[in-house]
Amino acid sequence: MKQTFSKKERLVRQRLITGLFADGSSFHCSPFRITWQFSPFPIPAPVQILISVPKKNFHHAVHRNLIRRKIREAYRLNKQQLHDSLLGNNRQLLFAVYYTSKEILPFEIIQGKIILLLQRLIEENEKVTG
RNA sequence: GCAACAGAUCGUUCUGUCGUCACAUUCAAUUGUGGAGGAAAGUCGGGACAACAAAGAGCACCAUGCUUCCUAACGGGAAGGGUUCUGGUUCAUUCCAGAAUACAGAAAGUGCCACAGAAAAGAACCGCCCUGCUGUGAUAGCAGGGUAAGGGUGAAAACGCGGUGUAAAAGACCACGCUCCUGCCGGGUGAUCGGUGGAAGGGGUAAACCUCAUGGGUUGAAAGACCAAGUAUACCAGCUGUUAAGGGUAGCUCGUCCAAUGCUGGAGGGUAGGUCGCUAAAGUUUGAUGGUGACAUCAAACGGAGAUAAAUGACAGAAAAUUACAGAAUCCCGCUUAUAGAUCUGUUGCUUUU
RNA sequence: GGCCCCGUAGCUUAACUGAAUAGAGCAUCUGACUACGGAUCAGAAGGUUGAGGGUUUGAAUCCCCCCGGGGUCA
Repeated sequence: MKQTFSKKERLVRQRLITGLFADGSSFHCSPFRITWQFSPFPIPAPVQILISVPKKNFHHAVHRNLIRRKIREAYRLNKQQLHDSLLGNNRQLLFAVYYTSKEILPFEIIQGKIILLLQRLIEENEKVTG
């Protein structure tokens, strides 16, 4: 079981990002808003993820860094099932995680919510397949 | 000893698992080493560095404003002087200590000074005094003049206090004192201090306009250099054409540069990408020397963040312990602001002992 | 990374060339009118002028420094 989070798994290309926010579908999962899309172009990893914490809610860079690191850590530890599901259908996914809460939540809660939303993405994948 | 306040210094460490950025290593997997701060923050000053087919001169504009020094430079810092305030002390702003200080010029000029008050800056409303006229037993009334001694005001009232003087008064004059301009002597590099003489009498406000002195070219790493891909038409050179308007040069004037359009040739903008700029620095620590000090010089040692949607995290354990303010983006020097806890220093209060 | 602007009653704003009770409209409350409500009329309350310091006799206004909000530059 791989728990790495290298640069290949991060959403970096500006063309893909603008395409994602223009055409992707989205849902809300308590402190997060998710925008996702099956990749129209081949990418080097099964999933590419973009994490965003708005400056409007957190003025200090330290707090933004802290939240982003917690989200990234939670995703890194729990991503394997989503990867397996996508590899099974030979499909690639782009998604953006947008933190909407105005408070800094502890790691356990963030991890629970991340697991929930990954389950939902797996369901979406299975639905399209089925 | 405890508590509160203020200032200064330090401002978590180690182990394991998983992961991350850079570099080295390897064909690769891997492995190894290193990886945020005292403020990285605010962007308030000052530089380094870079560009600008010249960035020049005058005015305007902006900033600064006791002196000497430090520094690459500064609106920063050090030492000193003046002024003000506080505390103690003394016959006495006398002396000492601490704190604050945008601290050049108000005798170059202009403006403003609400309410109150006669009057807020070329003061006669009341009062006081003199003269003339009218009138009375007397007080008085009117007209002309002198006068800042007195008048409930106000933040501030025309140098203070005492005397001389006068019809009544007045720095009108005198002694003492204050302030200001200035000559001389002495101390100090100087601000300025002490002494002595001359001339003068002044309301406040320059963080109102202003005057004087000094400084300032403009724009900022989104600066800028290079590489590959690549095409509208900016740009350059030559020729043709126009002849004085116009445009650039931060605002105005001078000065200076450019020159419609067309043709020929060269060649490039936007966009997305890569390399450099990019970290060795006016560097840090220790010691010696010089200096009251900021700091400077010399010697030795150290000198391992460098990303580009952007790296330090998560979990568990241990150290008494759950932990402050807070995250590099070209780099420095300051200033300002935020800071749990620990240590030190000072002030105040309480308690105990002598 | 750089630059610029703005904070006044619950809301929208005056007063920004210093002058003492910071003015107005909407909203709120009380009373009148009405059988009741609305509209209308009369009255009242509501401001540490974002915070702190300074200049001045006097600061919303001038100066310094923080806090908050907004805009702009590829």
